Amino acid sequence: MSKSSDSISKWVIRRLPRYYRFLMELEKAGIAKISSAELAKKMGFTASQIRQDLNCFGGFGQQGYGYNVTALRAEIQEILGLNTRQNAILIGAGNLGKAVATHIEFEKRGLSLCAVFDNNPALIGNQIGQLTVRDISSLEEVCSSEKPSVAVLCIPKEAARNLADRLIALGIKGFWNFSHYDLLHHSDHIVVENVHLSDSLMTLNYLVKNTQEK
Amino acid sequence: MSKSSDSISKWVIRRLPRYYRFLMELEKAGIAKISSAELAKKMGFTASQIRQDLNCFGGFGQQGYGYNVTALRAEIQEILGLNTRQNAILIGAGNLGKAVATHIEFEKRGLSLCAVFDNNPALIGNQIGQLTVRDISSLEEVCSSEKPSVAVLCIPKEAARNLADRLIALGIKGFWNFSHYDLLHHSDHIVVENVHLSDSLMTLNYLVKNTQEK
DNA sequence: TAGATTGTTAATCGATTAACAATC
DNA sequence: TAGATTGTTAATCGATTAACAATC
Repeated sequence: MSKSSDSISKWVIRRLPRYYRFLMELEKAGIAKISSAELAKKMGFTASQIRQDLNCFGGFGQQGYGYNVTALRAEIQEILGLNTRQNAILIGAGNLGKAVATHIEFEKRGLSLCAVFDNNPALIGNQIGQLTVRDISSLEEVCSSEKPSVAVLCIPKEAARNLADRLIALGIKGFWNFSHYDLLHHSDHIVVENVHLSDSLMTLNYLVKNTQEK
Repeated sequence: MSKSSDSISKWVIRRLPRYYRFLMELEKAGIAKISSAELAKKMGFTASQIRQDLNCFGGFGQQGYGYNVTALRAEIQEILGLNTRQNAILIGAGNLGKAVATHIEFEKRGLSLCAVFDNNPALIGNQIGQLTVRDISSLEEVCSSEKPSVAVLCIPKEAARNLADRLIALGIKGFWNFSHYDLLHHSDHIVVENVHLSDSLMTLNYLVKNTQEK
Protein backbone atom coordinates (compact mmCIF):
# COMPACT_ATOMS: atom_id res chain seq x y z
CA MET A 1 0.00 0.00 0.00
CA SER A 2 2.39 2.69 1.17
CA LYS A 3 5.30 3.31 -1.15
CA SER A 4 8.92 3.01 -0.06
CA SER A 5 9.75 5.91 2.20
CA ASP A 6 12.58 6.93 -0.10
CA SER A 7 10.26 7.80 -2.91
CA ILE A 8 8.34 10.27 -0.76
CA SER A 9 9.78 13.74 -0.87
CA LYS A 10 11.06 15.25 2.33
CA TRP A 11 8.71 18.16 1.77
CA VAL A 12 5.73 15.88 2.10
CA ILE A 13 7.15 14.27 5.22
CA ARG A 14 7.79 17.64 6.84
CA ARG A 15 4.18 18.58 6.29
CA LEU A 16 2.82 15.47 7.99
CA PRO A 17 3.21 16.78 11.56
CA ARG A 18 1.39 19.91 10.50
CA TYR A 19 -1.52 17.91 9.11
CA TYR A 20 -1.51 15.91 12.31
CA ARG A 21 -1.71 19.05 14.41
CA PHE A 22 -4.60 20.53 12.48
CA LEU A 23 -6.52 17.27 12.44
CA MET A 24 -6.13 16.92 16.20
CA GLU A 25 -7.63 20.38 16.60
CA LEU A 26 -10.52 19.63 14.27
CA GLU A 27 -11.19 16.40 16.08
CA LYS A 28 -11.12 18.14 19.45
CA ALA A 29 -13.58 20.69 18.06
CA GLY A 30 -15.92 17.83 17.17
CA ILE A 31 -15.67 18.22 13.40
CA ALA A 32 -16.42 14.85 11.78
CA LYS A 33 -15.57 15.46 8.13
CA ILE A 34 -13.56 17.91 6.08
CA SER A 35 -12.88 18.40 2.38
CA SER A 36 -9.45 19.08 1.00
CA ALA A 37 -10.70 22.55 0.06
CA GLU A 38 -11.76 23.41 3.59
CA LEU A 39 -8.58 22.02 5.11
CA ALA A 40 -6.51 23.90 2.57
CA LYS A 41 -8.14 27.16 3.57
CA LYS A 42 -7.45 26.51 7.25
CA MET A 43 -3.85 25.52 6.71
CA GLY A 44 -2.90 27.96 4.01
CA PHE A 45 -2.20 25.19 1.48
CA THR A 46 -3.90 24.40 -1.81
CA ALA A 47 -6.47 21.61 -1.97
CA SER A 48 -4.40 20.04 -4.70
CA GLN A 49 -1.35 19.81 -2.51
CA ILE A 50 -3.27 18.19 0.32
CA ARG A 51 -4.69 15.52 -1.97
CA GLN A 52 -1.27 14.94 -3.53
CA ASP A 53 0.39 14.67 -0.14
CA LEU A 54 -2.12 12.25 1.33
CA ASN A 55 -2.11 10.09 -1.77
CA CYS A 56 1.57 9.38 -1.24
CA PHE A 57 0.41 7.09 1.56
CA GLY A 58 -2.98 5.91 0.41
CA GLY A 59 -6.45 6.98 -0.59
CA PHE A 60 -7.90 8.13 2.70
CA GLY A 61 -10.79 10.16 1.32
CA GLN A 62 -14.11 9.37 -0.24
CA GLN A 63 -15.33 10.99 -3.43
CA GLY A 64 -18.23 13.32 -2.97
CA TYR A 65 -17.74 13.37 0.80
CA GLY A 66 -14.24 14.38 1.79
CA TYR A 67 -12.14 13.01 4.63
CA ASN A 68 -13.25 11.59 7.94
CA VAL A 69 -11.30 13.65 10.45
CA THR A 70 -10.78 10.97 13.06
CA ALA A 71 -9.86 8.31 10.53
CA LEU A 72 -7.40 10.59 8.76
CA ARG A 73 -5.85 11.70 12.04
CA ALA A 74 -5.41 8.05 13.00
CA GLU A 75 -3.82 7.25 9.63
CA ILE A 76 -1.30 10.05 9.91
CA GLN A 77 -0.59 9.12 13.51
CA GLU A 78 0.22 5.62 12.32
CA ILE A 79 2.32 6.85 9.38
CA LEU A 80 4.30 9.13 11.69
CA GLY A 81 4.99 6.14 13.90
CA LEU A 82 3.38 7.67 16.97
CA ASN A 83 1.83 4.38 18.07
CA THR A 84 5.17 2.79 18.91
CA ARG A 85 8.11 4.04 21.00
CA GLN A 86 11.83 4.02 20.42
CA ASN A 87 14.28 5.01 23.12
CA ALA A 88 16.10 8.33 23.05
CA ILE A 89 18.94 9.73 25.11
CA LEU A 90 19.72 13.38 25.70
CA ILE A 91 23.24 14.68 25.98
CA GLY A 92 23.86 18.00 27.66
CA ALA A 93 21.95 18.93 30.80
CA GLY A 94 22.49 22.69 30.61
CA ASN A 95 19.72 25.24 30.22
CA LEU A 96 18.70 24.06 26.81
CA GLY A 97 18.94 20.34 27.52
CA LYS A 98 16.90 20.72 30.66
CA ALA A 99 14.21 22.67 28.82
CA VAL A 100 14.07 20.12 26.00
CA ALA A 101 13.85 17.23 28.44
CA THR A 102 11.01 18.78 30.41
CA HIS A 103 9.17 20.70 27.71
CA ILE A 104 9.02 18.16 24.91
CA GLU A 105 6.44 15.40 25.16
CA PHE A 106 8.57 12.56 23.84
CA GLU A 107 5.94 9.92 24.52
CA LYS A 108 3.49 11.73 22.26
CA ARG A 109 6.07 11.89 19.48
CA GLY A 110 6.89 8.20 19.28
CA LEU A 111 9.88 8.22 21.61
CA SER A 112 10.84 7.52 25.20
CA LEU A 113 13.50 9.63 26.82
CA CYS A 114 15.39 7.06 28.87
CA ALA A 115 18.55 8.85 29.99
CA VAL A 116 20.24 12.25 30.25
CA PHE A 117 24.01 12.68 30.24
CA ASP A 118 26.51 15.42 30.90
CA ASN A 119 30.23 15.64 31.55
CA ASN A 120 29.97 18.50 34.03
CA PRO A 121 30.30 17.20 37.64
CA ALA A 122 28.18 20.11 38.81
CA LEU A 123 25.22 18.77 36.81
CA ILE A 124 25.67 15.02 37.24
CA GLY A 125 23.18 13.70 39.76
CA ASN A 126 20.68 16.50 39.15
CA GLN A 127 17.08 15.49 38.74
CA ILE A 128 15.36 16.38 35.44
CA GLY A 129 11.78 15.23 35.51
CA GLN A 130 11.90 11.50 36.26
CA LEU A 131 15.53 11.20 35.21
CA THR A 132 18.84 11.66 36.98
CA VAL A 133 21.69 13.24 35.02
CA ARG A 134 24.38 10.61 34.44
CA ASP A 135 28.08 10.89 33.80
CA ILE A 136 28.83 10.68 30.10
CA SER A 137 31.28 7.89 30.96
CA SER A 138 28.31 5.60 31.56
CA LEU A 139 27.14 6.09 27.99
CA GLU A 140 28.25 2.66 26.76
CA GLU A 141 26.69 0.86 29.70
CA VAL A 142 23.33 2.61 29.35
CA CYS A 143 23.20 2.20 25.58
CA SER A 144 23.86 -1.52 25.77
CA SER A 145 20.90 -1.99 28.08
CA GLU A 146 18.45 0.62 26.77
CA LYS A 147 19.30 0.35 23.07
CA PRO A 148 18.37 3.93 22.21
CA SER A 149 18.07 4.74 18.52
CA VAL A 150 17.88 8.53 18.84
CA ALA A 151 20.28 10.98 20.50
CA VAL A 152 19.34 14.55 21.34
CA LEU A 153 22.41 16.78 21.30
CA CYS A 154 22.23 19.88 23.51
CA ILE A 155 25.95 20.37 23.72
CA PRO A 156 28.52 22.75 22.22
CA LYS A 157 29.78 22.41 18.67
CA GLU A 158 33.06 20.70 19.55
CA ALA A 159 31.42 18.17 21.82
CA ALA A 160 28.91 17.28 19.11
CA ARG A 161 31.64 16.75 16.56
CA ASN A 162 33.58 14.53 18.94
CA LEU A 163 30.65 12.49 20.16
CA ALA A 164 28.92 11.71 16.87
CA ASP A 165 30.97 8.68 15.85
CA ARG A 166 30.93 7.25 19.34
CA LEU A 167 27.14 7.44 19.37
CA ILE A 168 26.82 5.87 15.94
CA ALA A 169 29.03 3.02 17.11
CA LEU A 170 26.60 2.54 19.99
CA GLY A 171 23.70 2.08 17.59
CA ILE A 172 22.28 5.60 17.36
CA LYS A 173 20.39 5.95 14.08
CA GLY A 174 19.06 9.49 14.40
CA PHE A 175 20.27 12.76 15.83
CA TRP A 176 18.16 15.66 17.01
CA ASN A 177 20.92 18.18 16.86
CA PHE A 178 20.64 21.49 18.71
CA SER A 179 24.35 22.15 18.54
CA HIS A 180 25.89 24.76 16.31
CA TYR A 181 27.72 22.11 14.38
CA ASP A 182 26.34 20.87 11.10
CA LEU A 183 26.33 17.18 11.70
CA LEU A 184 26.91 15.62 8.31
CA HIS A 185 24.87 12.68 7.27
CA HIS A 186 27.65 10.18 7.79
CA SER A 187 25.88 7.39 6.00
CA ASP A 188 22.58 6.59 4.38
CA HIS A 189 21.45 4.89 7.55
CA ILE A 190 21.99 7.86 9.83
CA VAL A 191 19.32 10.54 9.96
CA VAL A 192 19.96 14.04 11.23
CA GLU A 193 17.42 16.68 12.13
CA ASN A 194 19.22 19.93 12.76
CA VAL A 195 17.56 22.54 14.95
CA HIS A 196 19.67 25.60 14.40
CA LEU A 197 17.94 28.10 16.65
CA SER A 198 20.49 30.82 15.98
CA ASP A 199 20.09 30.43 12.23
CA SER A 200 16.37 30.72 12.65
CA LEU A 201 16.72 33.90 14.70
CA MET A 202 19.12 35.45 12.18
CA THR A 203 16.66 34.70 9.40
CA LEU A 204 13.91 36.41 11.36
CA ASN A 205 16.17 39.35 12.10
CA TYR A 206 16.92 39.70 8.38
CA LEU A 207 13.27 39.47 7.39
CA VAL A 208 12.08 42.03 9.92
CA LYS A 209 14.81 44.49 8.96
CA ASN A 210 14.09 44.03 5.24
CA THR A 211 10.29 43.94 5.24
CA GLN A 212 9.55 47.47 6.47
CA GLU A 213 10.35 49.36 3.26
CA LYS A 214 7.72 48.10 0.89
CA MET B 1 23.35 47.18 -5.58
CA SER B 2 21.32 44.70 -3.61
CA LYS B 3 18.01 43.84 -5.15
CA SER B 4 14.71 44.33 -3.32
CA SER B 5 14.49 41.75 -0.58
CA ASP B 6 11.24 40.48 -2.01
CA SER B 7 12.88 39.24 -5.16
CA ILE B 8 15.27 37.02 -3.22
CA SER B 9 13.89 33.58 -2.58
CA LYS B 10 13.39 32.49 0.99
CA TRP B 11 15.59 29.51 0.27
CA VAL B 12 18.54 31.77 -0.37
CA ILE B 13 17.85 33.77 2.77
CA ARG B 14 17.62 30.65 4.89
CA ARG B 15 21.03 29.58 3.65
CA LEU B 16 22.70 32.85 4.61
CA PRO B 17 23.14 32.00 8.32
CA ARG B 18 24.71 28.74 7.25
CA TYR B 19 27.21 30.51 5.01
CA TYR B 20 27.91 32.87 7.85
CA ARG B 21 28.60 30.02 10.24
CA PHE B 22 31.00 28.26 7.89
CA LEU B 23 32.82 31.46 7.01
CA MET B 24 33.28 32.28 10.71
CA GLU B 25 34.90 28.88 11.16
CA LEU B 26 37.18 29.29 8.17
CA GLU B 27 38.19 32.72 9.36
CA LYS B 28 38.90 31.40 12.85
CA ALA B 29 41.01 28.66 11.25
CA GLY B 30 43.06 31.34 9.52
CA ILE B 31 41.96 30.52 5.97
CA ALA B 32 42.28 33.64 3.84
CA LYS B 33 40.63 32.61 0.58
CA ILE B 34 38.26 29.96 -0.64
CA SER B 35 36.76 29.02 -3.99
CA SER B 36 33.11 28.23 -4.48
CA ALA B 37 34.15 24.64 -5.24
CA GLU B 38 36.02 24.23 -1.96
CA LEU B 39 33.24 25.85 0.07
CA ALA B 40 30.67 23.69 -1.70
CA LYS B 41 32.52 20.56 -0.70
CA LYS B 42 32.69 21.66 2.93
CA MET B 43 29.04 22.64 3.11
CA GLY B 44 27.53 19.89 1.00
CA PHE B 45 26.24 22.33 -1.61
CA THR B 46 27.15 22.69 -5.28
CA ALA B 47 29.58 25.40 -6.35
CA SER B 48 26.92 26.65 -8.72
CA GLN B 49 24.45 27.20 -5.95
CA ILE B 50 26.92 29.11 -3.84
CA ARG B 51 27.75 31.46 -6.70
CA GLN B 52 24.07 31.91 -7.52
CA ASP B 53 23.21 32.62 -3.90
CA LEU B 54 25.95 35.15 -3.33
CA ASN B 55 25.22 36.92 -6.60
CA CYS B 56 21.74 37.74 -5.33
CA PHE B 57 23.47 40.33 -3.18
CA GLY B 58 26.51 41.31 -5.19
CA GLY B 59 29.67 40.08 -6.82
CA PHE B 60 31.85 39.32 -3.84
CA GLY B 61 34.37 37.11 -5.58
CA GLN B 62 37.23 37.64 -7.92
CA GLN B 63 37.70 35.63 -11.09
CA GLY B 64 40.67 33.32 -11.03
CA TYR B 65 41.05 33.75 -7.27
CA GLY B 66 37.89 32.93 -5.38
CA TYR B 67 36.46 34.65 -2.34
CA ASN B 68 38.29 36.45 0.43
CA VAL B 69 37.00 34.73 3.56
CA THR B 70 37.04 37.73 5.87
CA ALA B 71 35.53 40.07 3.31
CA LEU B 72 32.77 37.64 2.44
CA ARG B 73 32.02 36.94 6.10
CA ALA B 74 31.75 40.69 6.67
CA GLU B 75 29.43 41.11 3.69
CA ILE B 76 27.08 38.40 4.86
CA GLN B 77 27.19 39.78 8.38
CA GLU B 78 26.08 43.11 7.01
CA ILE B 79 23.39 41.57 4.79
CA LEU B 80 22.02 39.62 7.75
CA GLY B 81 21.81 42.88 9.69
CA LEU B 82 24.09 41.70 12.47
CA ASN B 83 25.81 45.08 12.77
CA THR B 84 22.73 46.80 14.16
CA ARG B 85 20.37 45.86 17.00
CA GLN B 86 16.62 45.85 17.29
CA ASN B 87 14.85 45.24 20.59
CA ALA B 88 13.12 41.97 21.32
CA ILE B 89 10.84 40.86 24.13
CA LEU B 90 10.25 37.33 25.32
CA ILE B 91 6.91 36.11 26.56
CA GLY B 92 6.73 33.02 28.72
CA ALA B 93 9.33 32.46 31.43
CA GLY B 94 8.80 28.70 31.82
CA ASN B 95 11.45 26.10 31.13
CA LEU B 96 11.66 26.83 27.45
CA GLY B 97 11.53 30.62 27.74
CA LYS B 98 14.24 30.59 30.35
CA ALA B 99 16.46 28.40 28.20
CA VAL B 100 15.93 30.58 25.14
CA ALA B 101 16.65 33.75 27.11
CA THR B 102 19.88 32.39 28.54
CA HIS B 103 21.08 30.14 25.75
CA ILE B 104 20.57 32.33 22.70
CA GLU B 105 23.09 35.06 22.01
CA PHE B 106 20.66 37.73 20.88
CA GLU B 107 23.36 40.42 20.62
CA LYS B 108 25.26 38.33 18.09
CA ARG B 109 22.11 37.85 16.02
CA GLY B 110 21.22 41.50 15.56
CA LEU B 111 18.84 41.81 18.50
CA SER B 112 18.72 42.95 22.10
CA LEU B 113 16.52 41.08 24.53
CA CYS B 114 15.11 43.91 26.64
CA ALA B 115 12.31 42.32 28.66
CA VAL B 116 10.77 39.01 29.70
CA PHE B 117 7.09 38.63 30.59
CA ASP B 118 4.84 36.03 32.15
CA ASN B 119 1.38 35.94 33.64
CA ASN B 120 2.24 33.40 36.32
CA PRO B 121 2.71 35.11 39.73
CA ALA B 122 5.09 32.33 40.72
CA LEU B 123 7.49 33.38 37.97
CA ILE B 124 7.12 37.17 38.03
CA GLY B 125 10.08 38.74 39.75
CA ASN B 126 12.41 35.85 38.91
CA GLN B 127 15.81 36.75 37.58
CA ILE B 128 16.76 35.45 34.10
CA GLY B 129 20.25 36.52 33.23
CA GLN B 130 20.25 40.33 33.51
CA LEU B 131 16.47 40.58 33.29
CA THR B 132 13.67 40.35 35.81
CA VAL B 133 10.46 38.60 34.74
CA ARG B 134 7.67 41.20 34.50
CA ASP B 135 3.93 40.89 34.77
CA ILE B 136 2.34 40.67 31.33
CA SER B 137 0.12 43.57 32.39
CA SER B 138 3.12 45.88 32.01
CA LEU B 139 3.45 44.94 28.33
CA GLU B 140 2.03 48.21 26.98
CA GLU B 141 4.20 50.33 29.25
CA VAL B 142 7.42 48.51 28.36
CA CYS B 143 6.69 48.47 24.64
CA SER B 144 6.02 52.17 24.51
CA SER B 145 9.44 52.88 26.03
CA GLU B 146 11.56 50.11 24.52
CA LYS B 147 9.88 49.93 21.10
CA PRO B 148 10.64 46.26 20.51
CA SER B 149 10.10 45.01 16.97
CA VAL B 150 10.42 41.29 17.69
CA ALA B 151 8.49 39.08 20.13
CA VAL B 152 9.65 35.62 21.16
CA LEU B 153 6.68 33.45 22.08
CA CYS B 154 7.40 30.64 24.55
CA ILE B 155 3.82 30.23 25.66
CA PRO B 156 1.01 27.74 25.08
CA LYS B 157 -1.03 27.66 21.91
CA GLU B 158 -4.04 29.50 23.29
CA ALA B 159 -1.95 32.26 24.81
CA ALA B 160 -0.15 32.80 21.51
CA ARG B 161 -3.39 33.03 19.61
CA ASN B 162 -4.77 35.56 22.08
CA LEU B 163 -1.66 37.68 22.35
CA ALA B 164 -0.72 38.06 18.68
CA ASP B 165 -3.00 40.96 17.80
CA ARG B 166 -2.18 42.81 20.99
CA LEU B 167 1.52 42.55 20.16
CA ILE B 168 1.02 43.70 16.59
CA ALA B 169 -0.91 46.70 17.87
CA LEU B 170 2.11 47.50 20.04
CA GLY B 171 4.39 47.62 17.03
CA ILE B 172 5.77 44.08 16.90
CA LYS B 173 6.86 43.28 13.34
CA GLY B 174 8.28 39.80 13.77
CA PHE B 175 7.47 36.74 15.83
CA TRP B 176 9.83 33.98 16.84
CA ASN B 177 7.13 31.49 17.62
CA PHE B 178 7.88 28.43 19.77
CA SER B 179 4.23 27.81 20.52
CA HIS B 180 2.26 24.99 19.03
CA TYR B 181 -0.01 27.40 17.27
CA ASP B 182 0.58 28.22 13.62
CA LEU B 183 0.67 31.95 13.76
CA LEU B 184 -0.68 33.09 10.43
CA HIS B 185 1.03 35.86 8.57
CA HIS B 186 -1.60 38.45 9.43
CA SER B 187 -0.32 40.98 6.96
CA ASP B 188 2.52 41.53 4.55
CA HIS B 189 4.33 43.58 7.14
CA ILE B 190 4.36 40.91 9.82
CA VAL B 191 7.02 38.23 9.68
CA VAL B 192 6.73 34.90 11.47
CA GLU B 193 9.45 32.37 12.09
CA ASN B 194 7.89 29.23 13.49
CA VAL B 195 10.04 26.89 15.55
CA HIS B 196 7.90 23.82 15.88
CA LEU B 197 10.13 21.58 17.95
CA SER B 198 7.52 18.83 18.23
CA ASP B 199 7.06 18.77 14.47
CA SER B 200 10.79 18.47 14.06
CA LEU B 201 10.95 15.57 16.50
CA MET B 202 8.07 13.78 14.80
CA THR B 203 9.83 14.14 11.46
CA LEU B 204 12.98 12.64 12.94
CA ASN B 205 10.98 9.83 14.52
CA TYR B 206 9.42 9.08 11.14
CA LEU B 207 12.74 9.12 9.33
CA VAL B 208 14.50 6.85 11.81
CA LYS B 209 11.67 4.35 11.80
CA ASN B 210 11.51 4.35 7.99
CA THR B 211 15.21 4.36 7.12
CA GLN B 212 16.24 1.01 8.57
CA GLU B 213 14.78 -1.23 5.88
CA LYS B 214 16.83 -0.28 2.87
C1' DT C 1 -29.71 10.27 -10.09
C1' DA C 2 -27.19 14.70 -9.61
C1' DG C 3 -23.80 17.04 -6.97
C1' DA C 4 -19.70 16.97 -4.71
C1' DT C 5 -15.20 15.81 -4.09
C1' DT C 6 -11.64 12.63 -4.51
C1' DG C 7 -7.50 10.36 -6.93
C1' DT C 8 -4.50 11.08 -10.58
C1' DT C 9 -2.63 12.81 -14.78
C1' DA C 10 -0.95 16.97 -17.15
C1' DA C 11 0.80 21.80 -17.03
C1' DT C 12 3.24 25.24 -14.69
C1' DC C 13 6.41 27.27 -11.94
C1' DG C 14 10.56 27.98 -9.55
C1' DA C 15 14.79 26.21 -7.64
C1' DT C 16 18.96 23.84 -8.60
C1' DT C 17 22.54 22.50 -11.64
C1' DA C 18 25.34 22.81 -15.72
C1' DA C 19 27.77 25.38 -19.07
C1' DC C 20 30.58 28.91 -20.63
C1' DA C 21 32.07 33.56 -21.73
C1' DA C 22 34.22 37.25 -19.03
C1' DT C 23 38.12 38.52 -16.43
C1' DC C 24 41.40 38.62 -12.76
C1' DT D 1 50.14 35.35 -20.90
C1' DA D 2 47.89 31.04 -19.30
C1' DG D 3 45.24 29.08 -15.71
C1' DA D 4 41.75 29.50 -12.61
C1' DT D 5 37.51 30.78 -11.10
C1' DT D 6 33.93 33.92 -11.10
C1' DG D 7 29.29 35.94 -12.76
C1' DT D 8 25.55 34.82 -15.51
C1' DT D 9 22.79 32.63 -18.95
C1' DA D 10 20.69 28.23 -20.35
C1' DA D 11 19.09 23.48 -19.22
C1' DT D 12 17.30 20.38 -16.00
C1' DC D 13 14.88 18.77 -12.36
C1' DG D 14 11.38 18.42 -9.04
C1' DA D 15 7.65 20.44 -6.48
C1' DT D 16 3.33 22.75 -6.75
C1' DT D 17 -0.86 23.77 -9.04
C1' DA D 18 -4.51 22.97 -12.32
C1' DA D 19 -7.61 20.06 -14.68
C1' DC D 20 -10.63 16.40 -15.09
C1' DA D 21 -12.27 11.69 -15.25
C1' DA D 22 -13.70 8.40 -11.70
C1' DT D 23 -16.91 7.52 -8.18
C1' DC D 24 -19.23 7.90 -3.84
